[in-house]
Amino acid sequence: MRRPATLASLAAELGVSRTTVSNAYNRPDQLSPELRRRVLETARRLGYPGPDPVARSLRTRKAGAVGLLLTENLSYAFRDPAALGFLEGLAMACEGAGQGLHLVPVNPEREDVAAVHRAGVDGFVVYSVPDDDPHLAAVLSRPVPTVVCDQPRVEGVDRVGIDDRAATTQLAERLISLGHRKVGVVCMRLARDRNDGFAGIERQQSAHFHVQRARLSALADAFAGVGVVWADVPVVERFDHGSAQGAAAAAQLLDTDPELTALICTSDILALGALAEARRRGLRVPQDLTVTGFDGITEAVRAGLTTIRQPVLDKGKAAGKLLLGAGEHGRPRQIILPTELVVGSTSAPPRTAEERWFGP
Amino acid sequence: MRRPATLASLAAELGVSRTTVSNAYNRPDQLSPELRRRVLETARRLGYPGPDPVARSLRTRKAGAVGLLLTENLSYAFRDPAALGFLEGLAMACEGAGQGLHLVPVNPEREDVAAVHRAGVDGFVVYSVPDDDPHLAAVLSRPVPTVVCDQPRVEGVDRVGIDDRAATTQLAERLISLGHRKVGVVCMRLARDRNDGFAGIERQQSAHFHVQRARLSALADAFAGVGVVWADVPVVERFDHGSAQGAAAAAQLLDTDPELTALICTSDILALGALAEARRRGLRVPQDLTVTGFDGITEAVRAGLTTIRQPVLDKGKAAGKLLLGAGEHGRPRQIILPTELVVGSTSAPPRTAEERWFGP
DNA sequence: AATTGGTTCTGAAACGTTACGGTCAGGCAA
DNA sequence: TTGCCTGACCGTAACGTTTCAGAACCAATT
Repeated sequence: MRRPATLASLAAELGVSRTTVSNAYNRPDQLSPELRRRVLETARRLGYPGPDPVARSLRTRKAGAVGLLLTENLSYAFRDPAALGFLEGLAMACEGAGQGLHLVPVNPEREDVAAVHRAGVDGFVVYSVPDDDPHLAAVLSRPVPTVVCDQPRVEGVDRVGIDDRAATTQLAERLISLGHRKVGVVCMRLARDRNDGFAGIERQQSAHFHVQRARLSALADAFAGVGVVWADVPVVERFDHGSAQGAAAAAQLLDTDPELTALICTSDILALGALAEARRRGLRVPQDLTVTGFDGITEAVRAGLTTIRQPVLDKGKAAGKLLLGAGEHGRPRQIILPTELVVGSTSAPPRTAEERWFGP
Repeated sequence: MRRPATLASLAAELGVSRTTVSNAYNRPDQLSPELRRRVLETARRLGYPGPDPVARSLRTRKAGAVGLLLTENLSYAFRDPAALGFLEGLAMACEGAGQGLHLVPVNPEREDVAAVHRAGVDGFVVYSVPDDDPHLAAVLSRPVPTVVCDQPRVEGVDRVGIDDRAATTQLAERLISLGHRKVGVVCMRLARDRNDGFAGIERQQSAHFHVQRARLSALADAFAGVGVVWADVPVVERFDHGSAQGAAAAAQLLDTDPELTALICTSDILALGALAEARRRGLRVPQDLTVTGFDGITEAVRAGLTTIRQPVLDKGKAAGKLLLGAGEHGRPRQIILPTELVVGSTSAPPRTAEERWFGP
């Protein structure tokens, strides 16, 4: 008896059918308590650990798990509060449904899609991935339901997100009404290739991260509406996402154009870095410089940042619910969650030219 | 052709053996480029999504994923920076090895162990689970390697952790040398049953969370060494882990015994709450009250907390490495990572009685 | 002509389970 | 007695893949 015990060997030992042993574990009402007791006892004696989960999955066509794809370096997901909130919400939804959450390993460097094909899951959630990512393509090629959150834009796939354009427009209008006309933008990566520096209009418009694209284009339209030539507005991109990057990007903007009165950042993390850089330069916020963010993470709100709050936890929950409640529901569904402008203490009217020279 | 295509149907369509189709995907060098091209093309035409991951797992006896068990409410893992650091480290290790990370869904209320049996994984990491948890028992009953981190104490199982006793002793000696003799303790949950309040010696010693047990007993021994009767030292326990709980526990201690000169908390999160409570009461830290933590999370270190720093990220990495590099290595291995006493600005000698009455 | 060596492909045997459609004995009412 | 129902169990057929030992073929060497 070297080989590990299986359901079949257990059945043989007991002189019953495999079905009966299976029932002992899965449908106790299908056999007499006495026999069930004997089965379980013999199992213990033979060291049978219970039905093999993989074999069960093969037969039932259910893996009991949801795959999560995020192409970013994993550190990103665990360090960015917004991503973390999403992850938590998704995890809660899975937990509530008794489903596991399978984090798909992705090596951002190599385009190795094998892990996507190897994942034994009943569906995928895709978050923060560029439209043209090969991993995304691999997910879509798998015959399981998929829900996309925020980032990848995919025709005909269930989706949860926010209205980035409307939210950004609201923020832009706020700044415009305050009187800002000379603004600079700090944004996250726009495509899969690294570009730490200025991003021209061309690049902005062809961004493969459509959330960034939507926010930039909303800004462009809003400011164009008051006569600002968007092509002249400096937009700085950072590939990695952290406050250090935000600070560096802010420095780059302020070095290039000291006349800027507002720095619009497409995430709170970047904005917090920009705030730090302003402080380092002795610029008072908001008197000398207005800074805004996006996301509404706790740390930023606590710091008084003017930003857009989005319900990250709910996004995760909604994604989970959409995926797990995926019956036959005709056309793809879409859930757009509400956002809210949070006016903090980092935005104010720009100083006039006089004030710039002679103090407040 | 209603049924979805399988490897077999594809082989039949092509008039080749299943082996050949399998090789087309897994061992391209085993067949001519021309045939491979034909296989892949036909696959595309028939909508064959590539080898089924579950069937493959059944055959190869490899799931390509590591299970992570934490019995706590999932929010805990995503909100506690220490747990998060561990999670990140583990995720990095998995990612590096191309393994998925399967978060096992656990309903802390119901003792439903089924999810553990259903998880298709090659091994388990168990973190922050009481010794007597049924989920832990379920994991151990599965015939896969297991690594335990910190929390559960299990004979004969690979383990990574820190020397809680030594670290706590170091901290205690620091407080003792500063002159503290009237101390109170705030600790995390000691067992599976909820007890938000004082924990007597009995309960301390029989704690099912051995990390807490070790820290408490180290404190007891150290203070006993200078004549403090540990039975008289108030120890307050909190089931949930958050700074609000830390604050409430601190309040409970200070209400009961205003003479206390130091609050020793077994986690930074609790300590941050204790600091907030002290502030609320107008107690100056460290002049009026010394507060210490444990973990060395960024937020606490930034706040100047005196604490023990432990390498949470490395713990996760080590757990992953141990599990994934699990060959035949005789007896169970153990990795004990180093800790470091971080002396911050929240600890100082206690005020003398005179100072208490007449000010510094 | 026989041998060797290499490539390319095949057939059959697992891998361990659950779903489905039964059988069979016993009880119960008509 | 007959017919019907119910509880308890069984046999077979998947589920879709990989693995392993070889067969068939061809070219190059002895």
